[in-house]
Amino acid sequence: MIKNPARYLVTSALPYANGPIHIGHLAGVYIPSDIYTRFLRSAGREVIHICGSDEHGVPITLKARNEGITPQEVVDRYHAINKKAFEDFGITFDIYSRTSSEIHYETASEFFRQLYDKDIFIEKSSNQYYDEEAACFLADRYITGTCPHCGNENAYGDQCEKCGTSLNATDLINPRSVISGSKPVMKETRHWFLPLDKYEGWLRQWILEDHTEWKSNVYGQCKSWLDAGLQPRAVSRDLDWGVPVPVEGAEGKVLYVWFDAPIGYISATRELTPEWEKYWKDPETKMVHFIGKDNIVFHCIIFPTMLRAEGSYILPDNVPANEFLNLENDKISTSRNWAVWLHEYLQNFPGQQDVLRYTLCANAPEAKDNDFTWKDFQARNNNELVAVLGNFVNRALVLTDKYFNGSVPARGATDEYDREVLSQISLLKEKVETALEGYRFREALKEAMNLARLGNKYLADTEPWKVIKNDPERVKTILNISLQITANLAIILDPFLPFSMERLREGINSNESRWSMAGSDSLLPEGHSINTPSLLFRKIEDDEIEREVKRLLQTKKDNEDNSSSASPAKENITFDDFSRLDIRTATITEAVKVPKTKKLLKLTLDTGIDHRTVVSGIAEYFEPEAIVGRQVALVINLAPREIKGIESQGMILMAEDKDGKLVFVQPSDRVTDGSEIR
RNA sequence: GGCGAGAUAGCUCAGAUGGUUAGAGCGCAUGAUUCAUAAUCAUGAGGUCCGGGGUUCAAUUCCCCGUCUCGCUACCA
Repeated sequence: MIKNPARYLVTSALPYANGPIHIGHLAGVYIPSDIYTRFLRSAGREVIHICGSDEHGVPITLKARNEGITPQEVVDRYHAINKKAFEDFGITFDIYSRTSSEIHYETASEFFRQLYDKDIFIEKSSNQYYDEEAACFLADRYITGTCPHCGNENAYGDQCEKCGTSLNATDLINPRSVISGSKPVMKETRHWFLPLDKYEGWLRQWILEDHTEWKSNVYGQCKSWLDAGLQPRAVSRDLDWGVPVPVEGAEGKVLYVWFDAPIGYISATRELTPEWEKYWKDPETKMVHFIGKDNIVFHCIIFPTMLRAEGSYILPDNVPANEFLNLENDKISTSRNWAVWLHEYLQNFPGQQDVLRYTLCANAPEAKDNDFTWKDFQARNNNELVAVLGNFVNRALVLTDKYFNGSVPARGATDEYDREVLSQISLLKEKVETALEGYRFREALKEAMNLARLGNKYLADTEPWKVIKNDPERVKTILNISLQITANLAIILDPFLPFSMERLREGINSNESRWSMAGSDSLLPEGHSINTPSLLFRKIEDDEIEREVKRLLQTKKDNEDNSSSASPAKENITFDDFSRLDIRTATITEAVKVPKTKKLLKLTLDTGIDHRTVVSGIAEYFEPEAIVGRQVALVINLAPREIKGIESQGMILMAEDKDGKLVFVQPSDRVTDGSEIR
């Protein structure tokens, strides 16, 4: 861990430009990184905060294809939306760049070239599907065909969306190119690989020995990867959307998105400043990557290996990855529209960015997945922001307004309690600071709020509204101290609640937000005039929350309706095709779990003809004991297949709903085993 | 199945290197108060620290075995 770095380089995960940003992104990555950088800036440290859109990769090309537009149009759209969303929420990047920019192409090419020239990569050839009409290699996603498992004729080369099986393109029966519809042919293609395995020893030392201070989820995940052993990883693919591989004879190949994306941090820095190298190459720079847990392996293992292989770059000092945020007890999902989108939030709660910032920080998934509920959001706002913070500030200002015409009264003689309270200010400041430096943002926010609690308590204890009647001099001191607390809040809470604290500073007529000034007991001089107070936060009423909850319930309902819409019918077959299938009733006589699997049961069935063994992927839904004796429908003339070393002789018919839940298809009355089903 | 992370008051979470009555915020109850957005302040109730073993004079904290949740991974004819 670097002590007293000369400067900081803070990066926030590049959001993938195929969708808008939601509260999960904000809570996991951008709120913490923004608080961190705002704090560093306020503390006068040299810091830059880098982010941008990650715009390459297959999903974007598919989205473009589906919508009949170009990939560039897709990324232009989301780049604009997300850039604005970040600005609206006060996420202060020094630059929000994008990986489709010219400077990124240049940077990524150079980086690749450096490693290439140093002979870091392994070159390997393999056979892949090639579309002769379109004259290009086909990524797995660009091939459809019949799923060898479920017979779905529109399975993708990487996965069958019907049965959920992950596939290799070569598994597909009757493969077709998505681009031209033609039948692809196998053709040799060459790719470059980053030999991660060669860096294993170095990585073990660097992470497991030198960075034991990393968060347990991060450290554990890295250890898991390292213990499992690393494999060389392809850095190029056959695709036309991305950074071309800058090597002769590599036409039609681009850098794999995982290789190209983190370099986006570097190119964005280059775009920002000609002095980019001092941020990336001076060991006095402290680099910190803010990411979500899905990105740990890239930022802790792969990117550092790239940087190390190149040789002239520094490595991250820490990678404070957060866990995931759930929404109302359910996983956030873009495709299921189960999310609170940033632009929607601002429509419903205009001007209330800080409320969301506060809630998401106070409830950030730092150590484990966490749940966002609207009810909690309302409670945090009403019971904490309004009742504790807004209320204290308002009390201090209103009293000053009322008793001293809005002019900061002189602080006279202080008693022991006054001095105790004043000393608490700098104590709390230090606690906030320590927590922030350790990436403990929830704790930092809590301590910062304790300053407002201190203020409330101070007022309750000193009761200036009573004292004013017979000792106005004493009230001057009390309010002076209350106002010093207020002015300190405007600094200490600024990284967390920038919009509100800006307004608070307007209220107290101050523009002091330097962290070094926090802790001072004399931020506001005697006679300094403050403005007529306005409220910092407003209560959020039940009906506003109900509105949001209703919207989510509607989403849930819509999803159910959608899921009830059945998938389209397959192509017609002849009666002969059908009669080739031999489906019979059969009774399960034995059922045991296949060892070392999660889904597989080994079943023995009485088919009326014989007793046979079938392996079936239903263990997640059925206990072995519970299904013995059950009569089922069985395809008995399916070619046998070995699964986990067991020969499976047939297939039990199951109905599967959209969520993957399985139920048996069985005769409504018991019939003789071996009865034909047709 | 393997690996990683987590399981602590009604809710959301803290609990270095094991040590007297296990903490905080919110919620709840009671009292005080009225400057303040019915806000604040004080006090209190509430916990077999997931279960079971073990090490130890002593375990929420260490070890082993389970259970459940989340992620990665294998498997789903």
